[in-house]
Amino acid sequence: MAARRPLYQRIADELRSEITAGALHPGGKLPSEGEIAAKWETTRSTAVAGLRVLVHEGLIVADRPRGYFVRRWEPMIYRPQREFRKPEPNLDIFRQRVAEEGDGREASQAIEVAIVAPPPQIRTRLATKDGDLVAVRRRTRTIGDEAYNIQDSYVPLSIVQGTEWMTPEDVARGTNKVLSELGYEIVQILDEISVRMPTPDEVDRLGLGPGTPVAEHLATGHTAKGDPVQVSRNVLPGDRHVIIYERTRRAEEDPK
Amino acid sequence: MAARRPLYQRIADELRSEITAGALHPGGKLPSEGEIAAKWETTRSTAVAGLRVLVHEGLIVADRPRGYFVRRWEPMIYRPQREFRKPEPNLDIFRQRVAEEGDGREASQAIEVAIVAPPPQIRTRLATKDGDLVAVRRRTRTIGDEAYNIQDSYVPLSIVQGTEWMTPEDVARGTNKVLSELGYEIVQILDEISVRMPTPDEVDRLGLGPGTPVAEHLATGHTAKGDPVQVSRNVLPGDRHVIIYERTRRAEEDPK
DNA sequence: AAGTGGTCTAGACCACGCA
DNA sequence: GCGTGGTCTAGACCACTTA
Repeated sequence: MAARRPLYQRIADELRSEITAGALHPGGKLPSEGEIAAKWETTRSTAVAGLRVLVHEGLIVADRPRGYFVRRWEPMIYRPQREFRKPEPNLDIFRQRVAEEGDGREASQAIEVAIVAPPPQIRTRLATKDGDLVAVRRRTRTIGDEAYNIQDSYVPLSIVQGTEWMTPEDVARGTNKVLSELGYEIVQILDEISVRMPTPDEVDRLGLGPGTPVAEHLATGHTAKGDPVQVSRNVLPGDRHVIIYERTRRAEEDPK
Repeated sequence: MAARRPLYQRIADELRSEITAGALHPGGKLPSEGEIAAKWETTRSTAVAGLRVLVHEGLIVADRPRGYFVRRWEPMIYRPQREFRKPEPNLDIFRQRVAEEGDGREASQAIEVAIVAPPPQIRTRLATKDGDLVAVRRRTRTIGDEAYNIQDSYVPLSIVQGTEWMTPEDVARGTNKVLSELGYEIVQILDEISVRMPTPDEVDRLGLGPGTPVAEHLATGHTAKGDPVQVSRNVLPGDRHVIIYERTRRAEEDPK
């Protein structure tokens, strides 16, 4: 029976249904821990346990010492395929905010360039030899005063050493153009998107609260010959991004 | 100082670094709550708090009453673009397991068909009129005895009422073929991928543990004229999927 | 039977932002 | 200064699985 369900979960259930039913709106304030404890005739610890469930579901945030509030999710559009740039009728469903452009608040990025031994994830994809070093261009993108995402691009050091690619500033014509000029034009890209909880380091750099998962987008760029040139590792907080692709259907296997 | 860091977080930090450094391997057993409490000269409650941090980071699982164990993540390939089906050299980096095919264990799916009022998310994308009903084909895909993902496809009732699309069984030639025969061939698809924590219902249906985020993939299919025909809502647990796209680069705006 | 994690109580002291 | 959430203690009883 439902009576067997632990008290803290029943507390979470009730608050959750108030949120999903719309009785509590995004931004709205929840009762305090003390009030909840009193209402359910239990201790604060148990009330805290119930609230913690919702925090980890990403439904509420604790804004100390003001209280708990229903969380807002306001994702912006993130498009790996930037060929399609003009507004698309299909996208009317979104507020047309684009993660790389912002929405009036000033967008900026901090750039940092380093030479490192590639992490295994990168090494495999660049197919570099054991011991080979790679150059990495680390960008943290910010809109207003909020960090939006992280993009770290890795290229074998042998390709870009001493070139403009390694300038820790904006490169007006784009870094891919630079690679192109160096004889490594990227013509095909493999995107891999996985979903996980952030590392403590990412929580720090992006200012993430609990209950905020991230997408990790690895884009591996290849030349016409099929050689990997660059791997970009993008970390996208779930509360701030929707990833968009458009594609045409050909000879697709259908769901049955 | 680090001494200002709460005890339970320092406990989590130490265990986490043992895991990420590889001293504790996937599948490995952690000390029990009691042992941790003793080692740090605190109570079990505080040890539990530390362990809970790692559980919600997706790093460990509690397997009662055996203990806590380092979690395994074994994602399979999920490809919205199924045109590219043959093995690709670029994908050598993965074990070649495909989410729709399984890896030797028997794959199956439970199908259920219903007529419902569309949820707002769906209604907007199908552009149906207020009050219009839609048909939904709900699939839960299973490999071995583990649920893998959920795919719910929505189509305006006016299009598929009384047709084979509504059969709650596999349709050998594919449901998109059926739509095609009805005069609604899907030629363009908009994919939207967002990342969030699962709802309690999804936790149930997919057997998810805490610390497991999901990707929600909405695929909206359009006819040549640009009218939306079908919306598929796929829910993909992060510990069991990597989403793959391949694309060619044309006139792309470059990162700077 | 023993040991594990799951839940719960009844307190306590603290840091912080706001009125 | 007050109320908030953040942390912590020192216990308790329970259900479950394995030996």
